[in-house]
Amino acid sequence: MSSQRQGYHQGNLRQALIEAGLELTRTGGPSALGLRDVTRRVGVSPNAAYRHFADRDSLAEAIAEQIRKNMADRMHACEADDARTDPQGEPLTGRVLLRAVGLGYIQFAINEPGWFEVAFSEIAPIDPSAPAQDLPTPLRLLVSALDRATATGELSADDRLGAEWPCWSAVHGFALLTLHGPLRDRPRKELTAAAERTVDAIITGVLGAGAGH
Amino acid sequence: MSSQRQGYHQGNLRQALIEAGLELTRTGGPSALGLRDVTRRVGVSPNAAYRHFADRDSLAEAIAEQIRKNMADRMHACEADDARTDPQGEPLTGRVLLRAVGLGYIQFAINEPGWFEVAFSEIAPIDPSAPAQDLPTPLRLLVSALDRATATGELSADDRLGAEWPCWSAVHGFALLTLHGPLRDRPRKELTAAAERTVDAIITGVLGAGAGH
DNA sequence: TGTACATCAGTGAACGCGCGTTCACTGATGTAC
DNA sequence: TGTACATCAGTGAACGCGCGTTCACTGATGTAC
Repeated sequence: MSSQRQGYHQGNLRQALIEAGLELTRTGGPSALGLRDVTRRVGVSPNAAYRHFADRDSLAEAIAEQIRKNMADRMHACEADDARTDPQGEPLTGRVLLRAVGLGYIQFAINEPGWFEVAFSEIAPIDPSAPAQDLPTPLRLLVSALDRATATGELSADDRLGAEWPCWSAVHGFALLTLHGPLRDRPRKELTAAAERTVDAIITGVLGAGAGH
Repeated sequence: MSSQRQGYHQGNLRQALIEAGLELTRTGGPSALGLRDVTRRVGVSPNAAYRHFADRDSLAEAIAEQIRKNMADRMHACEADDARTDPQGEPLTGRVLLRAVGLGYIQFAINEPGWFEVAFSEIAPIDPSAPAQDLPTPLRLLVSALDRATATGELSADDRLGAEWPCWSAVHGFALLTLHGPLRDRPRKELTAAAERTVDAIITGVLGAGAGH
């Protein structure tokens, strides 16, 4: 824009490609992530992408990473809302935090199905006890909610280990059932109710475990 | 075989194509479901498939349906095993049944990732209160386990409604996290432990709901 | 301030590939008389 | 038991398509002297 050069990016093509990928996947999901699609959208020849990405997969992964960041930001904003409606500045309980994170995850999936699918259709193996900056950002929120539950005594130190998996499983599964599963096309209200029930159930099950079996 | 006719099926080509699809998807997942792949495997020309299926999607759906049936059979067999180890011929509790169904679902996903993905990567909207024969077969097992829990008083009639979703969400999510998610490539033992915890947590949460929030 | 030249970010045309699908066909099967 | 004929299940060749990637290139940018 500033320099009137048409169809010629310099330096910012990388970012422009990522942004085009965001726009395309928002409505088109993972299958809209073709290298030709993305470059076409930017108005540049297909092979121009090879200046900035090794191949199609690198481009796709960069876009997925950006989506995960955006998702975590939105989830974090929801959490902040909850904090604001909290009676006084008291620290939130683990349960409240977990609820916010879980519902935020599901809401994002429902509001942005295309993005959600790109973000999580393929995701590298993870060790949740790794340093926070190495974790995909949405997972970081879950980890810190669970940590809070341990701090307040809602969750014992023993049960803390591996508590990520039941929580993540429930919300991830729910999200997928609503996206291309049996809950597709259900009225929003029904979905919200089912989502709340699912989130509450898994939190109760994880926090109130104790003897378990 | 019986009639020595080479490369020429009559009447049973439909079934042969479905079986070829099962073999291909077992290791290759949904992307192995090409119409040309399947016909190639049977040793027949690509368009021979059009005698038996309207298009590629019909063929794919027929194969997915067959997989779901096989899956339910296997899950049912696991359940029967549990019944055999039951102290005496007493009827199983809802909790025990739910556990068997949940773990069976996850086990199938881990043992047969390709099939699992085909079976559930795309699945039509469902009303779980529809007549049983209209439900995908794995869901039928869940429905009857929940019904048992209501019969034994483990689950109130009020809470019975929509109880399918939290349960299915948890096991479905767990399955996907192990297939192409962060739990990929973890040792079998760790997976089993995490699966049991997830299943137990969601059952506790669903059965012990009551006041809920 | 001006010129020469290396570097870099893009273009344009083409590659091979495999897909789902369509066309006109052929050869085997089953039925009527 | 034999012949004529409709039906049906397959073949073989070709269609258009869009993909990711590679090639040789060109024109703009920045630096040295």
